[in-house]
Formats: sequence, structure tokens, C-alpha cells
Amino acid sequence: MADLPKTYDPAATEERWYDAWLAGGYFHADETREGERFAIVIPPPNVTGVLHMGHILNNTLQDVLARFHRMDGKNVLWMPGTDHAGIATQNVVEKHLASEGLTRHDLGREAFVARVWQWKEEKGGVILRQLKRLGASCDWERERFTMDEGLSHAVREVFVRLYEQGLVYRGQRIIHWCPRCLTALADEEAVTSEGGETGSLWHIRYPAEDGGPGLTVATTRPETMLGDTGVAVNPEDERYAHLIGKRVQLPLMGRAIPVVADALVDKDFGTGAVKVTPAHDANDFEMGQRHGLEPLCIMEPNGIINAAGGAYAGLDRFAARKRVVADLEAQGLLEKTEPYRVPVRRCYRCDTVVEPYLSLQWFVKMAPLAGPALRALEDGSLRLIPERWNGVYRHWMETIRDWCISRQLWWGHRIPVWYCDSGGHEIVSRTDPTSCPHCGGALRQDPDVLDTWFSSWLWPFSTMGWPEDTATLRRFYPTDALVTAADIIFFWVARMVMAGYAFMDQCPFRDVYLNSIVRDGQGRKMSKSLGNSPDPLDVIAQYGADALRFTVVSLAPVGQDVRYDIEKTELGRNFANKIWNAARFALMHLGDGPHPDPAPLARGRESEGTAQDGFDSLPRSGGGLGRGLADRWILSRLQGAIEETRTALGAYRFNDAASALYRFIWGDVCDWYLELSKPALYGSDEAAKRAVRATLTTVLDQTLRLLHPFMPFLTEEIWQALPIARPTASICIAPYPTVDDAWRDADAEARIGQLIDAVTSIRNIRAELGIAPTTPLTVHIAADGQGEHVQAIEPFIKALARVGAVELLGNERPSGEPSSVVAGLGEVFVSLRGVVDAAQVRERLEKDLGKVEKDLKSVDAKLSRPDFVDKAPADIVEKERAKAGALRERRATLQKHLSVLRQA
RNA sequence: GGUCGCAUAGCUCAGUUGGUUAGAGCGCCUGCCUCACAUGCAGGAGGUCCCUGGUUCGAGUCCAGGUGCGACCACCA
Repeated sequence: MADLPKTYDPAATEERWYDAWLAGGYFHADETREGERFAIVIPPPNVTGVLHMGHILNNTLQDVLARFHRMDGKNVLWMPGTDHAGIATQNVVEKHLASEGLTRHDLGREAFVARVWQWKEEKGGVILRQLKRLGASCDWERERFTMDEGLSHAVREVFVRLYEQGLVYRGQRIIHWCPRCLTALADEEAVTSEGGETGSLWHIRYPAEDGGPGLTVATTRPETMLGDTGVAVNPEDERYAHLIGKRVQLPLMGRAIPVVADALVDKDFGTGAVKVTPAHDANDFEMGQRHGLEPLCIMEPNGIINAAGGAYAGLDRFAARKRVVADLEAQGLLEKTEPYRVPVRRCYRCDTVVEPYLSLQWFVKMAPLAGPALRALEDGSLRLIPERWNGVYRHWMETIRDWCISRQLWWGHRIPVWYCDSGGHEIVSRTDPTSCPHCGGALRQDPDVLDTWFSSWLWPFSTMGWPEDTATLRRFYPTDALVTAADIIFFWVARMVMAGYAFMDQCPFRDVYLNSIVRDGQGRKMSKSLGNSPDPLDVIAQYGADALRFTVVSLAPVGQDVRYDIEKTELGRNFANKIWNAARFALMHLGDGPHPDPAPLARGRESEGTAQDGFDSLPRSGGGLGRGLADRWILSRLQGAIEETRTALGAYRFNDAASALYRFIWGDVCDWYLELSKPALYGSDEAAKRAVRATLTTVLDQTLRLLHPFMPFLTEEIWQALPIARPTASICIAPYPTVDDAWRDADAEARIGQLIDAVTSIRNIRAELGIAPTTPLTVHIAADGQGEHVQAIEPFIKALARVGAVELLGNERPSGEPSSVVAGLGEVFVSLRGVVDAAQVRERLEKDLGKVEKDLKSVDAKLSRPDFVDKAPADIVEKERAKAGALRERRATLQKHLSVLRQA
């Protein structure tokens, strides 16, 4: 143990312990085990994904919860898995094919899908292996994939049920179409960039049919005019009243189109006249329906203008735009081109500009599903943390639109619908039909697949075996918490709630913790394209998984984004190293053990009765198990740390828990207790030594357990090295500490608090007056009948403040010598005779006096205001009075010393 | 256009229901390789708590308005 290295080496321990945990089966959730349980499902990362900093934070938080509840005696299930990520995965494999000069069409559907599966088996799910490096305590025996047989079964069941309920339907709609991915997208998958993109608003003249002036329309997508079948104006707009019902010429296309009146048109925007292109704009489609304007599709799915585009056929949509504008200009019909911020939507997968496109797609009618999901928030079945997301969730639910679920891809769950061409029947079935049940005709299955999220929204119960009635479902559904990023509230969280009620009659989780977004040092969102996201595996290699975990948890407050750069990980690394060295120190002094289970040890105080003078005789004389003041103090502080940690974790205030542990371990344990323990450990009193060792053991054992959910590897490594009788084979399943009020000790906290004040003040004097650490000082303590206590404190003062001698004073105060006075323990006078000259001391005392007088003045001012004394609560006033009294006393002492010094 | 969030030390941020002298980490300055730890120890400097007004005995904290950032939503072509 004494040969432990001076710095902690995570690489040497992490893998070893992770393997041991797996071998021990600690992460496996057993549905047959009785008792409380805690369930959480992982937000399934894309099977194509690699770990980034967002995952690190998200999964560390989940792991903290899982490990905390596991240690707290619960039957914990943390369900892991991956998402098949339709477009993303298909893109990856198509890219591979492209490098071989092939397209998916060269392979054909079946072979292509087989190829994707092959890729998935060989290369997919890297991210889960990376999560193990982080220490994630998932139940890996249950790893799921959204295209597993069981989950596919759930998807099929849900589709059929919704169809039977009339909630799934097929229709011609304007949807967001990605001309590169060649598929429809959901509204949420077509993303706008903030403030729009740079573009133009073109003003185009449409002459009247009779050759009159006609009107001018404004558009940001001039190429769509090729598909115009009308022009709309506001019915109230007098400028155009004479044209309503007439026709105007559509330039470039040589056809006339009607002018209609529609309230949707804003008189004040642009020219107040809108070209209507029903096949290429959602609003225009609606207006077209109202006024009988036929949709005219002018574009191939890949964005190339089709034959309906006349002379522009064969041009890409953006090339066509340029040509159209040029031709209009040439004909003198382009009246104006003004710069304009255009609200462009792009494909969330490939960033291609999305085209509003009229096509036949499958939809889910969402409004009926939204009701229970809204009520869940109202009645408290669902809690969003932080709460401010409630509004976002509610607004989305209240204005919900139907969900386009069909995708023109090959990779995904095939839509379970068959069409009978001879009879025109549509068959939706739980099992694959072979022929039309109505007319016996031949069938062909819908070629499309379902949106990836159509499987994700079932994740909390599909992973547990639904639609079968499984033991896992009965035991672990609904889950307790969901930890995820706020950017998928709509994609995933809201839809899961709806599915939970629709198919399980229950909210799938109680608490949804929306974790921070991880940004880089400049506040930019971390992204692959910016290259500003460090590879977490590099960070782990350099600093250790525990260091990374602790750092990100510390940095992420509830509801705020977190800025991370790699150097910040030093916070966690240094902390790990600090703990490591505290353990080295302890192990060096603990001997081989085993030490008795610390819990039953008496506190010393009880065994020695109450001391009326307020100071116990110290347990050095207590015979074996009695504890000293410092021991009592740290054990009391430990209770505070346990309470703070538990409270913070219970409220999902992870960073508060982390900082409570940081302060306790670094501040209380290392800075003070270990130093306070040295006089005994290096002394010759065997009884005192035993007491300190017992305390040290308790504190380390409890602290490591408290910290384990945050830093699992380090804590296991040290815990296993402790010379104690371990109750469990691994700290993973050791009981999480609970507060024991019997160990709370206000008296010890007050006294060590005083000691800390005194020591700090003495150190301060030394530093300020430039007294070398080696120069011995003499300290006089006005004990005022507390002599015993002071004697007990003496070795601590000597050790911590590097004081040569401690002298007790009776009623007499040191006078006639240069002295500095500090607070704490009544009064402490530091003898500076022969160390520094009187002028320096005087300067210091005057400075102190100045401060005291300033404070006293402000307190007195407060106390002299009748309003304050009359209206403030009594305890607040009392505090102020006490403060004034203390300040007056201190002022008197300082003045006395100064008068002596001035005479000298 | 709507909704929401943020503004505190040079930097990144804590500050729970209004109540002693507003805190931490990093950075900076001074002194220390003191027998667990220089990934460390001790001490220190550094703040108009964005602005204005209001409520209150008392405001970093509550209210109103303003300014500046940021996020989300939205059919303004």
C-alpha cells in the first residue's frame, strides 16, 4: 500500500474493474427479485453513431442515477440499445457502395438491405462499446435494437392498431421532401436556420389577359411559377378588386391563370399579390383546394424540372431559378429584386434544401393522442425538469399536426400495407398476406418504410417485450426517469408519452430530466462539421473516465448549457488524484486491518458523560474506542455531506451533489481532517491512534460509497484496498450511505470551526507580515476557564499553524510586547516579539481596527433605524445585536494593544 | 411575429423560500518540493451582481420597463 504510485493511473484500473463488474452480474436487472425497483431506458443512440461530448454528459447522468439507486438497494434496470436510424444508416452504406461505384439500385432492395444488416453487424453499435469505457452500468444482457424481431413486432402491432382505429391514414399532402435522400420528412426533420438564409424577393409582373397592366407578385422561389395555376389577393384589397375573377398571363409559360381572393393573403406583404403553386407550397395547396386550382407538379423527386416546366425541363431547381429570373428580366417583367432573409428548411440529415412537395404519404392523426399526454403534465404524472420546458411541450401538443410516417427508403420497418391492383383493395395486416382476402387478387406491399421515430416512440415498452405481457413489463414499466437532451422533446419525448398512454394506458416515465447541451469554449454547439468536439475516448485516455465524468457533471447545472473544453477535465483529474493521495495517506496509517466495522463505535462523548464546562475530556483518555474532537467533527460533517448529496440527487441537481462531495472531500477531509489526524497518527498514544484509524476507515468507506456513482472506477479501486470487512464483493452494490443523526455533533462543529478560524488567522498573520514558515511563533490563548479544551487543541494549533508554543492566559493579557490578535477560541494573541518590529504589527492592527470600525458602523446604522428594529423578525435583529457586541469587544481589544504599541 | 431562457470576479459559472462581510473552479500575485498529493500546500488581489424605476425595515434575489445575448415555435409568399 505504501508503494502505491504518487499519481492515480486510471488506465491501469478502469478496464479491470469494468470486466469484474460484468462478471459479477451487478448490472443485470432481475425481474423476479422483490423490492423496490428503478428503471430507466437509454435514449438509443444511432447505430451509426460515435460517442461525442453530449453522449458523455447524458450517459454519465443516467449512470449516476442507476448506480445511486442500485446502491440504495433498488432493483435497477438500465436498458441499453441502439436506433436503426433510417436515413443516417442508409446514407452510410450508400456511401460505401459509392466508393465501389455502385448505387443501391444496382444491388436491388433485398441485397441492399442485407448489406446494411451486414454493415450493422460488423461496424454498427461502436457507441455502446464506447459507453462501457465510460463505465455505463447498463444491463447489457438486454441490449436492444429498434429493428430486432421483438421491436419490429411492436411496430407492426402499433401500425395495425392505429389503422384500425382510423388514426393512420394515407393521403396526398404537401410534405417536406429531401431531393437528395429522395424521401419525405416529418415537419421536425426539416429544420430552419435561425433568421432565415440570404436570398431575394423577386417582384414579377403578370400582365392581364387582355394586355392590361395586370399585377405584380412577389416570390422567393421564382422557378415555382412554372407550376402556378392561379394568383391570390386579399378580398379586402381594393388595389386588386377589379382583377378578382379575371385572368392574368403567366409569363414564360404562355398560359392564363385566374385571380382569386383569399383571406390568407397579407395585403401588406410584398405586393399584396401571391402566385399560387398548389403542388409546391403548403399554403398554396390549401388555397388551391379552396378555389379549385389544380396542383401542377413541375419537378422530379430529385429536384430536376420535369416536362411540365416547358423550356426549363431538365434543369436543376436552382439552375432553373437563375434561368427564370434572367428570362423575366430580358422580357422586362422583373420589376424588382430585393435582398431578403428567406426561411429555408433543410434536411436534418444531409442539409439539402428541402422542397415542399405534393405526394401520397402515410400519416398518423395526432390530435386524439395528444389529450392524455397533455393531461399527464397537468395532473403530475409527468414532470419535466427543469419545468420551463412545460410550455414548449404544451404548445407543441396543443398545436400538433399530423405526423408523416412514410419514408421512401429501404432501410427500416416496411409499411405493413398491401395493395390489390385488381380489386383496388388495401390490406393492413398483422401477418403477411399472400393474396387479396377480398378478391384473391395478387398483392404488392407498399414500398415505403416507416419513420425511424415510429419505432423509437415505443422504446420504453417495446424493449420490454410488448405486445406480449412479459414479466419485465410487469416489473419495470413504467420507468422512473428519462434523461435526454431537450432538442428531441418533439421527436421523441412527447411522442413516447403519447404512445405510452395509447398502448399501455400509462405515462412511460415519471420524470424527464432534460440535460444541458454541451458547447465548446466559445459557446458554439459541438458538431462534427465544426470539428470542435474533442473525441471523448481521447479525453478518457488522457485523463481517465472518472475525471471526465466528474468534470461534466460538475459543469452542468440544471437547465443551463455547459461550455466544455478539454482542459477543464483537469478539474476531475486533479480531484481524482487528490482522493487517491488521501487514500495513500490513510492506507499508510491503517496497517493491515481489518478494522472493526466502524458503525457501532461509540462516539466517546456519550461514554464520558456530559461535561458541564462545555469541553469534554478528550477521548485520548477514553480507552480505545473513544473519539477525539476532530473525529467527532469529521463524522458530523460526513452526515452533512450525505444529506446534501442525497437531497441533490433526489432533485436531479447533479452538479450540486458533485460540488457537495468536492467540498467535503477536498475541503473538510483533506485540508482539515487529515491534518488534524496527524498529531495522533504520528504520536505515541495508541488509544488515540486507534480512534483516528477507526474514523479514517469510516470516513473513507462512506465517502467512497457516496462518490461511487460519479467516479466508479477510482472508488472501487480504493475501496477494495481498504483494510475493512467489506459487506459486498463490489462497491457497486454496497449500501449507499444514509444520514445517522447520532453522529451529528453541533458542539464539535462549533469548536473545530473556531479552531479553523484561529489557524487561518495565524497563517494570515504569518503571510501578511512575511514571517518565514520556519520562524517559531508563540501563541497566547485567553482560555477563560476553558483550559482543558485549549490543551486539547494545542497540538492541532502547533501542527496546523506551525506554532512553537501555546501558552494559556488567565485574566492577564499580553501587554508591553508587540502582538497580533486573532479571532476564535475566545481570543488568541500571537506573540511577535523578536519576530517583526512593532511598526509592522501596529500597521496590521490598525488595518484590522479599521475594518472592525467600518463593520460596526454599518451594523449600528442598521440597528438605529427604528423601522428595522420594529419590523424585521426578532431573530434577525438579535443576530445583528450579537454581531455588534462581538465587534465592540474586538474593537476594545485592538485599541488596548494599539495603545501599548504606540507607547513603545 | 409568438413563447421561453440568460446577464454576478479577467474567464466559466454557483447563489434554494428576500436577511451577517456575495461564493467556487480556472487564471493572476506572494511564499513554500512541510514526511498523502507541485495534478500539491498556505496566503492574497480582484465585483457599480447589465440599466432605470418600483415594492420592502431590508433587493444579486420579487415586480415593471429598457438594453444585450441565446433557444424554440410560426403559413407571411
